Amino acid sequence: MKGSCAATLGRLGIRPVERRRESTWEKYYAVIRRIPRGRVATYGQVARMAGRPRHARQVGYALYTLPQGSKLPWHRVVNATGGLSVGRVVPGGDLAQRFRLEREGVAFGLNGRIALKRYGWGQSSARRRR
DNA sequence: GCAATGACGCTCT
DNA sequence: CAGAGCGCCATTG
Repeated sequence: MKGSCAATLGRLGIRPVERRRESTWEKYYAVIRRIPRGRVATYGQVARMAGRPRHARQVGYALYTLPQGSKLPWHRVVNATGGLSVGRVVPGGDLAQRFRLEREGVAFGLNGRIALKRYGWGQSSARRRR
């Protein structure tokens, strides 16, 4: 893929202003886009896969500036505790995320957290029950 | 350029 | 296992 980056970002609804830092967050978006359906990844995991360990916060920043019309599966990104931190900036956003994940087959624990050991991206995939 | 903020992670209590 | 504190680093004001 060559200049498809700009086209892809345009498809995602990224504005010119965000294009400037695309080189920085592009990797995060690419990784998130690679997250398989019915699986979740932590911010640190995404940052690590993007080749930027310890940048978990910046991943959250990237999603923070993410437009609503983006087709990015942001709902598959959770924190290390398997909880949802979206509600910090989007009231009820965590609820929507939870609903989306449950619809994909991701189950939540009684404490409202996801069993990353089972649904974590790169974990024992063969262990997941139908 | 400096100071404050933040959709986080790890460690200690 | 749950809660609080400190650290990391890029974006924003």
